[in-house]
Amino acid sequence: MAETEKPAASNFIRSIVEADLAAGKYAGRKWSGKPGPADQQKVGAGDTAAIRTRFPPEPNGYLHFGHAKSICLNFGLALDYNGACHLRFDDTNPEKEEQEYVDAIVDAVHWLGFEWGDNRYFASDYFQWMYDFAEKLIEAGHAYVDSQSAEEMRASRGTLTEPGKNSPYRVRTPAENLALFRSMRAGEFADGAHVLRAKIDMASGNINLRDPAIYRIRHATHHNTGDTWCIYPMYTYAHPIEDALENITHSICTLEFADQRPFYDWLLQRLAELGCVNTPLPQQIEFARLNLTYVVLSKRKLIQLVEEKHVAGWDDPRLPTLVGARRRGFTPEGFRRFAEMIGVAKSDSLIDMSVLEGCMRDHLGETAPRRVAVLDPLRLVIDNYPAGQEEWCEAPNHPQKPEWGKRPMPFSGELWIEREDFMETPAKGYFRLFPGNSVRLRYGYVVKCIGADRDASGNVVAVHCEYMPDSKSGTPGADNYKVKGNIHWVSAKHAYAAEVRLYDRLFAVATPGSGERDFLDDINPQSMTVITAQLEPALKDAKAEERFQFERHGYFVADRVDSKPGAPVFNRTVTLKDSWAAGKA
RNA sequence: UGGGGAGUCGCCAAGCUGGUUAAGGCACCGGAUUUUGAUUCCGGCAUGCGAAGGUUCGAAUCCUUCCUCCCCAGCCA
Repeated sequence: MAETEKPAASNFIRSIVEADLAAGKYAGRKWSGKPGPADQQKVGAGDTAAIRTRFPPEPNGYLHFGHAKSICLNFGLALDYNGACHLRFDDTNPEKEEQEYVDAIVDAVHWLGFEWGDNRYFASDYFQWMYDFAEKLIEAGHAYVDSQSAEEMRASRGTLTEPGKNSPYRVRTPAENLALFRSMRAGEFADGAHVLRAKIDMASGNINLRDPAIYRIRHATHHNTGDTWCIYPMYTYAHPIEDALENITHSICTLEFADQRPFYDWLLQRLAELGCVNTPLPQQIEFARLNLTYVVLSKRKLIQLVEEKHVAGWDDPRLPTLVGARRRGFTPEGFRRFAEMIGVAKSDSLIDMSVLEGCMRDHLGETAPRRVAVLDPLRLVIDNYPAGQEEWCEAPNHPQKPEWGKRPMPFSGELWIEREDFMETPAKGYFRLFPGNSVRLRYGYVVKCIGADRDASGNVVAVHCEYMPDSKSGTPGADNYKVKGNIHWVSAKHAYAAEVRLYDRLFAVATPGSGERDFLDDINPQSMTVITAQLEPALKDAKAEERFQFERHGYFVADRVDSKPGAPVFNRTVTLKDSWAAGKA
């Protein structure tokens, strides 16, 4: 459908990809069908993927909204340019990574709607190649074993404005280095005794080029490789190699890695010279990470919120994790819309949470069936309705989609209406129920308010109305009644009383923890309100994770954890836009 | 004070090999439709591109100087 296809938003990464494609930069490169070094790739067939990108999470935490941007970017590029996107677990640090997280990451990326086919990889599967390459680097004089302590290394690294000093061990011969490195690998040393360093330039203005450490000794059990290794490669060294082994063309990461790029290129060029990796080499491209108001997106802070029990767990609907969003009722389509809307660039930006919420509203508005729910019930009595009488009203499932049909709703002389739909003394511009005013009970009758009952302390406990028997929606002449107000209701006798969680933003301020404040002090004490609402009976059969619009309120989802068959509980995903409330504020 | 990145409408963001009335989206403000104060629909919304100079017939785009913000000194990623 070329005519309905919107041109993809332009951004600098797409420009690079398009230029590379036009120049044939990656044309003709070989691919054996799986990751591997140069000798394996060069006997493979031509790579059928025009480009290869990758999403490379470290399995040490749950994915959050920031990852969603990266996932949409990387998988989206592969989809749009006839390429492939790999899901790769960057598990080079055995002390932090766990299987629990890899499972959760797989689920989250799938949930967002992306597929990687056979391209699911682990950095740890490449440990042997990385080791072999390290020996090659040592033999070529590009790396050496340093036996300084961590403190000594830090002291000799220099500062931002002063150059570093060469390590006394920098002059070791390739043969000495190789022997030491093999002893490291053989487990002959304690953690921290030695480290393998790239030999570049201790005086570089870029601190990442001052002989970065590329291998450290860690006697630790790895979630994937167990105890087969006691030395592990650093991200700096491992990541470029992972990209090269996987034939990645565009290695997209966030801005803070830009300083790392010279090393990325240096390493891969050395390795290409030594015949280790396939060419052409991948290129690293950086973009600005997502910043969102009213949430925190740092792993450290998210862990703290969970561990200190400020939220109920990683899937708490208030958390900006993908599992949390799913429970909250956010949709994958909404996230993809959001990613498209905010674009990709290199300037730091701060996106307002309302933009994400708006994307969810848009998608839910199109796809969620309508239902009726009274969240703050007030009894309404129709004085002139025949005692004991019941009847059915018909309500459309979607106002713009008649093909979705209608559902019956029971009507009777005693209803629940929303407390805020009645005012004894109406505010200016208020056109709902107040003494003497008429409104339409949505999909039912027009009623006129004739008074209200109060309890001993003066609270309104019931509203009294008279109904117009010839005003029923859908019957001839119903439209003769012109009323401005239109309120929702549920028959008291037939209603399903359910637990509903009204979620609001987790933080009360736009940028939690800014300045000198502790971000925990900015937590919104009203981020969750649990109520018992009166729902139309049809809602009793809602399945876990079914989403609805509760008319005039917002979008709600049957909680996927706490709902029981025949007894769903609902989470509020996001409210409807409310220009009346907004005007009053 | 070293190295890297960025500053275009309230929020994002095109444009940046000089020549257009400075795209588009979101938000916002009007107005129309509406049995959701929702949706939808129409219309409005930067004499201005961090600042100041300069080059040019012509500059957001080129040059100079300056200002502001972000990242880097883990044997984390």
